[in-house]
Amino acid sequence: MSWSNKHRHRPWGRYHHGNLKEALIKAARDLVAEFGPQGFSLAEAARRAGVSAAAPYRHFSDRQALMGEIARQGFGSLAIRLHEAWNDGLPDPVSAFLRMGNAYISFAAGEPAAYAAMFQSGPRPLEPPELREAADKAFAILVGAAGRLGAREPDGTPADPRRMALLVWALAHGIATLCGQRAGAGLLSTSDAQRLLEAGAATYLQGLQVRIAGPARGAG
Amino acid sequence: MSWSNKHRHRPWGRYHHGNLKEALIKAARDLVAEFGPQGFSLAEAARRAGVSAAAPYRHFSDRQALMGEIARQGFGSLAIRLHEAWNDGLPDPVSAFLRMGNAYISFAAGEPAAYAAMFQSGPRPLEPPELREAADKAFAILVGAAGRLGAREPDGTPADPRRMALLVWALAHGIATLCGQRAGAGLLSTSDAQRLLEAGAATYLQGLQVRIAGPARGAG
DNA sequence: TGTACATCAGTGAACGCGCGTTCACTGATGTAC
DNA sequence: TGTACATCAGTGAACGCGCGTTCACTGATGTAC
Repeated sequence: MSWSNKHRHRPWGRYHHGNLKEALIKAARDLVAEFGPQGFSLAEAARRAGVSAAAPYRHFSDRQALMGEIARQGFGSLAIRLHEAWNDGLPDPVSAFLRMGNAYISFAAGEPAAYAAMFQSGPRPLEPPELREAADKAFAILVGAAGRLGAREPDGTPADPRRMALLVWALAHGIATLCGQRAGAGLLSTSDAQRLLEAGAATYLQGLQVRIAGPARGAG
Repeated sequence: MSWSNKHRHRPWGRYHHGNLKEALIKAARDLVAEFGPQGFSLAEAARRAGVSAAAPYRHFSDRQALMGEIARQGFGSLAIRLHEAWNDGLPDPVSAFLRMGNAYISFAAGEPAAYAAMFQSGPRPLEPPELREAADKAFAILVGAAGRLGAREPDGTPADPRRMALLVWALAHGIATLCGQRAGAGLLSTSDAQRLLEAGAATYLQGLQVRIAGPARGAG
């Protein structure tokens, strides 16, 4: 052991935590997942990280900043998941698009704290520009995908990808929140929610004259 | 004046408030509308009702109970609004159905506190049975309406009204929350949100082989 | 390799705050006689 | 109509609590020489 035993009760047994910022974020995420967005406190997060109540202020200007960071990371990892699910629209844009829906639901269910931080429009929603930017980036992935579906209005003109993306995002968000992003507390299981979203999105696309192949057909 | 001047500083100038329960509910609603669900406190609500901090306990067992009552009333008035908007499916079921969407959005925008209380799945979501009952009642109106649209799956079988209602509710909820139920804070105006929902719902119904008449056609 | 020192990430005690809730109480109301 | 009394809806003081945040501090780290 290269450090004094006197401090063994602290994580890693060191005076300097070494990774406190991430540890605090993780603790805060756990708290929100356990007790909901209002159940989170800086003090308790510090306690869980094995650190004094004042320590967090070395890494975050205040309580808001921590929540903001969780949300920012959340949008980032949501964007990654959507991007991966989209997978360049393979094997075909429609099934890839629907796959993004599944990814969205599983993100909401699997990262309830990040999800809550992202969307609990508290005092100031998406205030820091980086937050807005991260959200826009995730949204842009959806828009790009929507643009490749060949969707058309009843009059034959191409459908607006931004509108499609917004609508599908809203539907996914509605299902995720209505059906409970908190594990177990929801009315529907994660896979039920995924099926519901997939069926709804498929039906929506059918309304935009998009041909749906595979098992999703006829389930909306 | 039939009461002593000594108490004129209190509402109605009476020792007995006379309508404290409703006054507290109103104060709480105002607080939530102003500061969000977490910005509400029993103490402040009492203060606004011009009453001591202990007074609320004559009418509510605890803080939760007040929030629950707001939510219950919220579901009740949402049900009324949906029922009125549906108006027995006149002049035709489809336009009546879309009218319910408008009613939903305007409820969410106009009663942000009730809406937040209804859906902020806090510690215990819809725990008291009366809450659940009120919510189910509102939902049943949607289901009944959905059943009268003549919607069909691609294979020709009738679409499940419960699923349709759930999907449309989720879409409405998603738009309402994503676009910000808090007045002015949202990304979209109330009427923008209404248009978005109307277009989305219409397209969804088109995907279920429902014929859309009127201006809603071709806007999804 | 050893030492001096600047920098940094922690400590722990303290602050003021508002909250939810309880308690014994008291002022007003309305009913019985 | 007048009086006694039960009931009820308030009061206000007090409690313990945990929180966010600040402050002067100190232990560890790493760099310059």
